Parts: sequence; structure tokens; C-alpha cells
Amino acid sequence: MTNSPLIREETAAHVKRVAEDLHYTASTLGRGLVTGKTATIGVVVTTIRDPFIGEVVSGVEDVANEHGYTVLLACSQGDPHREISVIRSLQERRVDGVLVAASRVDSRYLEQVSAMKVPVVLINRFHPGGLTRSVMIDNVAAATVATRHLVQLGHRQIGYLGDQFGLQSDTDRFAGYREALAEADLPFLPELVSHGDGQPDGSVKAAHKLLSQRKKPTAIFCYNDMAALGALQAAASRKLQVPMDLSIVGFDDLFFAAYTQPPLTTIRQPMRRMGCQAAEILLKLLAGKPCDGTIAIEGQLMVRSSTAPPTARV
Amino acid sequence: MTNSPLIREETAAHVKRVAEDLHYTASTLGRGLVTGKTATIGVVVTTIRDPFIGEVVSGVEDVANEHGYTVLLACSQGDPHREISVIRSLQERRVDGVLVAASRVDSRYLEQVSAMKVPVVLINRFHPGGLTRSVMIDNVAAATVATRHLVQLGHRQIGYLGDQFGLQSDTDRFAGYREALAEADLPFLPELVSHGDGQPDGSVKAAHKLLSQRKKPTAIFCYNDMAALGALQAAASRKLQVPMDLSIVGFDDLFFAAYTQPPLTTIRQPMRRMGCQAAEILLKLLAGKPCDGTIAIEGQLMVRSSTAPPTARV
DNA sequence: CTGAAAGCGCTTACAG
DNA sequence: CTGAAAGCGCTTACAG
Repeated sequence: MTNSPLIREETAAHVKRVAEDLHYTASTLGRGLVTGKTATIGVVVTTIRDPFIGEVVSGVEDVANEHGYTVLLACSQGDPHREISVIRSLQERRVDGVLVAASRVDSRYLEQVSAMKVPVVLINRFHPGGLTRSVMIDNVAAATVATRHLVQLGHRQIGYLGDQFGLQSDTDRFAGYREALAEADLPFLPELVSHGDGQPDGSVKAAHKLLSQRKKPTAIFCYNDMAALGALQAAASRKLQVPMDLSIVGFDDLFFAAYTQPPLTTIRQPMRRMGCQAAEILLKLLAGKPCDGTIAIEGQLMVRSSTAPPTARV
Repeated sequence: MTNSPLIREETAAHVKRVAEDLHYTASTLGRGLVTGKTATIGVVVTTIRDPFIGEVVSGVEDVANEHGYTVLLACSQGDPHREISVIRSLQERRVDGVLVAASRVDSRYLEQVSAMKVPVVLINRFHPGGLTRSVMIDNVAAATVATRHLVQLGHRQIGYLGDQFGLQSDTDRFAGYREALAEADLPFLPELVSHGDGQPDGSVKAAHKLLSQRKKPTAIFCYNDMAALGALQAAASRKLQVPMDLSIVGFDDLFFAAYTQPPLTTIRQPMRRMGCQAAEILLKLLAGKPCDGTIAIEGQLMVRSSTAPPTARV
């Protein structure tokens, strides 16, 4: 099916027509075997149920498709066993390159991906290595901006509702939170930080812990929008009005953030665009073009209605 | 790498060890060429950004993986051009079977999938044909249950906030809505139905249209939870209290439904399980086992706090 | 029981 | 310019 100027146009047209009538399409298996390319990229994620991941993968799929590539989906489910089986499956299928958008994967795993000797692009992750690149949001800076927003509204008791302790992005966002406190000369109060799981359920509990302090926070900066959903719920169940009694800021700007009641102030992370960029880097690498360093994305503060100055009640 | 009792165990172990050291994995390209199987299934969706789709695909990926299959992702984006290019791409890669979880695909498209001569399983879609099966929720029945719930609470002015007009599932849910009205001897009022787009943005507008009637509804049954998000927003911007001034019921029970304020009464659609079931049917078909008919899933009413009896104010 | 050959569907380099 | 052959990495049927 390779076009060539050596064949009479009408002949080519005829062949094409017949091929179409027969529903014939050249097999990439045969082609792949000889060219060593499959025009397929592996996308490794924790779970595709996560709306953050969905956005990223959508961007990836889009540019991949545009360039004739197809996406092989690999969900690790955060399970070490599946992590390795899923990687092997990509390797067996001889993907041309790999994209990883899984926040919670351990490093052995990235080691294994590297061992495939194909280009790999990491999203919101970093791993040194010749063929691996990253596109990541500047978590520290974005978290500082988010917390600073609360400081500027007049809050002095600001809580941090994190994801699981030890997760890189959690550590970074926490660092940004502390940085904003420090720059405003606010004391860091350990009892104002609580760790959930980056999901609504776990975050409700973590939020309650924060809100049951004797000196409770007037504002909470949440690890992500999922956690903010939990915080919103916890506030409602304690009859706290948001933002009058409690300000809440999230992170990600998932589709529902503009639709919570009240609409959520959050840091917008251009998830889809990050997916696109990551795919573009990968395709460049596959085309043999040089492409170095890690791309740092800036988060953007979206001020909506879940934040306000603290009310002066004691 | 095929195990065989004919080879000494220790030899096999040795070979395996060396293979592992060399990071060798048998290529499925060579194998596929001779066996005619790729252990790959194509999953066609509108867009992976849709949380409904994410859940379904997660289920599919799970059972596929468990059985040694890998998922090739194909997003049509509802674009006819991409629909065909994406199908071709699956065909070129010689997927063993196809799963379609795209609500808005036209039938020409399904025709093309059928022409691939591989088993296909449709989710929430029906298409006659020898090799195609379906797993679908009973939209009419579930919508009747949802509307009946409102009737039983005492509502007489019940609105329907639909998806785009003409979509099969919209038509079915609308039919269920009318059925519940009829069985309660309530008149059908055309001015109480409004069509959005199954997304929050478009549904806000559609909800406003409903709420600006002279005799406005005291309850709205929404096509899905996304639409309900829009209805919730519209209510809030009109200072209507949910559920006191307006009851709202959704459809799907997406992850955020339990976390809206107030938590959303909705029809739970077991999305993940539907994905699993669809994959299981496909795998059965691939194994040559007979497997017929379409599986009908029942929706489940989840009563939360967005519905209540209408207040007696005029 | 075992090892060499044929062949799956392609592309590419080469001989005519 | 064109057509036949070799070969990519596998599996399988077959000869020894």
C-alpha cells in the first residue's frame, strides 16, 4: 500500500478500490517485523478511572492518533504484580515508546521501563536516564501561590489536607504550603496538617481531623480537587458554611471544580495539554530528533467562590 | 518460551534466567503472524475524558489483563473522520475483538466494525449482527423508577432535562419518564422538557429554561449526573434550595454524586461491572464458546439528599 | 523424542 | 524501471 510514483495512478486507484471492497488493510504485524516499528505507544497509568489520568490520556491519544500512532493502555492499579506484567505486555508488543502517567509507581518499575530501551516520557514524575524525559507541573510554586492566596485573604490558621504521606507530589505541595506560611511569617502548626488518600472518602476523615482541633483552621489547602470534595463534605456535615466559616482551595481544576457548591477555588493544571506535550516529546524522540530536559508547567490559580476572608467570629 | 514437558526443568529454568537477564521477551509480532491471534482487543470510545467511559474501560482493562489480553484504545471524539481512521488502525493491528462504549456513534460506523469479521461487544448500544453482542442498562425501566420516586414524594410538576435530542439512551430515559407520569395519571407537559448536551455547561442552560417557566417544575429528572451538576448550579444561581425548593435526580452515580451539596439522588449504573461483563463476553466469544443474546442490566435507585417532598409554597 | 524447514504478511535491497 | 528473493521473529507440522 506504499504510494510510489512508479505506478500508474489509475492502477493505484483501482487497487485501492478493490482493497476497500474487500475490507483489506495491511497488517502491521508483517510490517512491524521488518521495520522494527509498530506505530504503537504504551501508556502506563495507575487507573483510567482517575479523572486526572483521563484528561492526560485523552491528550496523549489525540496527538498520537494525529501522527498515525495508536495507544496501548496499561493500568497498573498500583499493584506491583500488575506493574510488571503490564510492562512486559508492552514490551512483547514492541511498543515504540512509553508514556507514564502514574503518580504512585515505585522506582524499580521505572527501572524496568527504562530497560526496554525505548524512549519514555514521564508525566509529573522524574527519573534520570538517557532516554527518559519529563513534563511536570511545578508543584512547589503552584502550592505556594494557592496558600499565598489564602494568606492574602487574611487567613492565619491555614490547614493542609494532603495525599498519602511520602508521595512526591504531596511532599512538593506541602513544601509550597510551608513556603507561603514562612514568607508571611506565619508559624507552621503540625496539628493543621492531615493526610488522606487523594480521594473524597479518605479526605472527609482527614478534614474532620483538622476541623476538630481546638484552634481549627479558617482555611484548608487541599492536595487535589478530590480531597477538596471531601473537605466540602466534612464542612457541610459540621454545618460550616463555605467560604464564610471555612475557605477551601483545591488543586487540578477537574471538570467538576466549577460545579461544586460553592464553585471551587483551585490551581488549574493543564492536564490535557500536558498529555499532548508529553506525546509530542515522545514522537520527537521517536523521529530521532533531539529533545532534552524536562518541561516545567506552571499551575494557574482559579479564584472561584470557595475562598473568602475569614469572618471575625471567635 | 512455550512450556513443554519435553525439556529438562533445569534447562528451562536456565534459559529463562538468561532471557530475563537479557530482558528478552518474545515478540507478539512474530507469534501473531503465525497464530493469527494478537491477544489484543480494541476498545472504541467517544472520549476517555468522560468519567462514565473511564469506569467502563477500567473494568474492561481489568479482565482483559487477567486473561493475558491488552487493550488498544481508540477515541473517536465523536468525529466521523476519526471514527473511521481509528477503526482502520485497530484493523491494521489485527485486534482479536472489539468493544464499543461510545454512545454517540452512527451506525455506518458500527457497520464498519462488523466488517472486520471479529467478535464485537457493544456497551449500551444495540446492533444486529452475527458476531455482535450487547450489554446494556435497561434505560426505560430505570428512568421509570427514578421518576416514580419523585411522584411518590408528591411531585406533580416534574421536568426532564435530557441529553441531545435523538440519542438512543436519551429517547429511552425520556420514555421511562413519560411512563412514570402516565402510570400516575399525571399530564405530560412539553414545556417541562428541555434538552442539553449531557454535560454540565449545556445543562445549566437547559435547566434555566425549565426554571423560567411560569409554572415551574418542583423536581427535575436529569439524563445523567453531569446534567444534574448543571441543574444544581442553575438552582443555586436562582437561590433555589435543593431539595426544599427543587428536587433533582441524576443517572449513572458517578464518583462525585455522593459529594455534591446536597448529595445527589441518582440511578446507579454499575459501569465498571458492565465493562467487566462485556470483556468476559468478548473473551468467551474469542475462545469459541457460544454466547448469545444481549445482557440487560438493572439500574439501582440511590436515594440521597437532593430529593424531598415538594414544599407547599405557591 | 528432536531438530530443521516452511510459512505467516510484510518491506527492502538487489539482480535483471 | 520491475519483479523475484531474502528475511524480520515467531510457531507448527513433519522428517528423521
